[in-house]
Amino acid sequence: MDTKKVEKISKALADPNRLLILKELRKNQDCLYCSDVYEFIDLTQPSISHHLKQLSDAELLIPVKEGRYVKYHLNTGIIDQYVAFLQGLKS
Amino acid sequence: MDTKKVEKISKALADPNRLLILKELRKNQDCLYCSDVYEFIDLTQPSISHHLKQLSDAELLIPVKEGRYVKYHLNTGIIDQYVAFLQGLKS
DNA sequence: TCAATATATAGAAACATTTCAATGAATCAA
DNA sequence: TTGATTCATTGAAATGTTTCTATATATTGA
Repeated sequence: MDTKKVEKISKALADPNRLLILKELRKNQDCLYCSDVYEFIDLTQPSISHHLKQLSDAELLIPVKEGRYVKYHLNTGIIDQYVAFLQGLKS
Repeated sequence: MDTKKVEKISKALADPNRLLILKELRKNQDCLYCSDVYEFIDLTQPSISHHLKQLSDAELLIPVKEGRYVKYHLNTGIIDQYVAFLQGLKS
């Protein structure tokens, strides 16, 4: 994984609300709907949409359109790649 | 590792110059002097000092004072803890 | 088709981060 | 002790991020 990508993923992980989204995702079999997020994060709809976009742009989440809903899946593969980079920092 | 700590480490990793410092560190047996950094990063001394402080505050680097020099060591332990958190996101 | 619902986008205010020039503090060497 | 060197701190400008309100788009159901 190149440095630009690592930077983007790190940036996506550098926010308490986005970390909360990722943690809640795990409780929901690694997927949830945008509308589920309102229940545990006290932000307006556009703010939550923004955070989900940051996570999706970093490829930590994969959005799947289902009619007028969007289901977000955790991209475990990119976490593995990110972890591999971090392990590689150790000589 | 608690979420606050994960956020801080992520923030420290979310900058191209700081990632470069960590990558160069590996080439130097996981330690380097502040003054070494000028050779591969084109920033002023206070900016480099600032970045090294961000990394140290996140505990990714451990600063060791040696006279008027400061030697920075990679804290591999905290990388392991951070990685463990990331792995834990996968259910 | 029309109204309701789910999500996205635009634009602006508030806040945080990055960078620099200037300066301070600590240490070493003469 | 004095001057040079290494690193840290301060304060300000430039830039980036987060959050909101308002509005747009897309989809469903009546």
